[in-house]
Amino acid sequence: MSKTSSVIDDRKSKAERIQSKGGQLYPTGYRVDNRIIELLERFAETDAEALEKESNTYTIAGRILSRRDFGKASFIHVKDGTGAIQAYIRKDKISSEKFEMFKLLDIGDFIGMTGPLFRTRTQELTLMAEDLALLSKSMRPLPEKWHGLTDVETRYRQRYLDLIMNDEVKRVFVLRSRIIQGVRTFFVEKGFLEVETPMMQPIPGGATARPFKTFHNALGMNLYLRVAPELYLKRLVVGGLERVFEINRNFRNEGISVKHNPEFTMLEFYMAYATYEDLMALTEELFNQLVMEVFGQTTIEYQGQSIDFAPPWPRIRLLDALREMGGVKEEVFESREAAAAFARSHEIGLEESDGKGEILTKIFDHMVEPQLINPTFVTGYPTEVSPLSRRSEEDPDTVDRFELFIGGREIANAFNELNDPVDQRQRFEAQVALREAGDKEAQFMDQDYISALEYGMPPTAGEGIGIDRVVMLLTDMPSIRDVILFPHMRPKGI
RNA sequence: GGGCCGUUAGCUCAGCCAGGUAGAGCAGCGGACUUUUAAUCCGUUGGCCACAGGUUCGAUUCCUGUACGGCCCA
Repeated sequence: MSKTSSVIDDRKSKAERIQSKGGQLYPTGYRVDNRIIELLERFAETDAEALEKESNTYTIAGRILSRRDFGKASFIHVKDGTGAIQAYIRKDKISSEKFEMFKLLDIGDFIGMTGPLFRTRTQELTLMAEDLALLSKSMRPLPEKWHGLTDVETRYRQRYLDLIMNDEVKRVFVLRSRIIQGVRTFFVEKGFLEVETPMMQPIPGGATARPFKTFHNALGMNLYLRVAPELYLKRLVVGGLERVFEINRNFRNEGISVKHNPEFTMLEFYMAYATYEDLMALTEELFNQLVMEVFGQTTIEYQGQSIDFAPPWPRIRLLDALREMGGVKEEVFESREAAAAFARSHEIGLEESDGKGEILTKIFDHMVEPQLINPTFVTGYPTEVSPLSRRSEEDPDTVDRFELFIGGREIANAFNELNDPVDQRQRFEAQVALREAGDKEAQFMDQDYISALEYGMPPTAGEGIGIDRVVMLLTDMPSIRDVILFPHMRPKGI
């Protein structure tokens, strides 16, 4: 922003002129009797003649969005939190003092107005101002009315401008709020208790991810921003809270992309005595309820692709998906080396510490995940990549787990919780070994958590759902930054 | 981390490919106009062309680097 913008200077001088006439730029409160949407709806069907017979006056407040001046009259559009309405200011309908003040107002100013409603020649419902007050002066020009604000960088950095100028943006965030409310209601009605667990953790656990680190001065200790609430929620299950859920932020110290923001909102829930198969049914029910509520039908459109949420959703085992959808030949499964060679031939990045299961999962992410448009449960994950999941009864090298994919993206992850403290300790030890081998995402040993398990945790299934990605799907937004009000950006002087 | 693209007036964009130190629309300012709605008409202000170097007589334009952003890949 330049140091001397003449537009800002113009506004300053107008503000001074208003003050010199005794006007206040930032008065306190205002009694708003009518919200704009209410007037638009109430009088939608009322014709010009009927409005004329009506003697009521209405009081609205909002921001001036546009103005069309004549010598002794002016049309403006005023927008409040609910909608926009036209107002007509005529010199002969208002005190000359107020009319002079009005001439000093700018697009962007907040005003309050009182007067009767009428219809213009083009039948637009319009408020005839009989009284008018400046409620707050705007000192900076808003973006242009016709093209609006399109520069994505400015939209994210100055989200308030985006919200003023782009009604679609507001729709997205209203919908986001409704979706989260819908999720909350769904779980409360199923007897789940909403809880809040630490965001700052001495040992960051519950997910394979790099944490942010911070320091507590008074305690003189390192703390980590959580990468998942999982281990705390399961402690609550140990404590007898058999159905719990939390909707809150997780923090992962990783790259930023259309699918990743360093802080993102996660739903996690745990259900004692349930299995991951029960959670599949619950997940189908949850999504159908959300989609029906938002769209009134089970089919939605996402970025030009049609997605059908009608249950039941297909289930496929990871290796079968690799065979059938990824075109992976049988010999690739036979050894770590074969899997690694296949991965490298497809330019899939591997770490030294990656085992066969990890490599196969990466091949899946690369070759199969983008194909899973309709909701699909993938099961049969390797134990190696699932350090908190219970082993499968049939095959101890895999776990009772599913991931849910929709629109070519991972949306949810669920499994039967590992409640055997001996097995859990061994899994943590394997993670620690990976960490020592250089895997910065590997998990830490959490002795306190093992102690909790040693007291006994009922058989339990748990699931995490990435709320931002769900909102992306249901609002048809291509980037996670479009569903987070203030996405993370590198600082830049404004 | 790598590749490609972008950054010009408050906003939306031209100009750059053959180098001669900037244009439009909207917004603003002044004037006309009491039913307009991208109001209209007349006049007009506004730019360290992201930043720093290089090449050149001369750089918004060509080259290099940096910053920020977007898309793709890791």
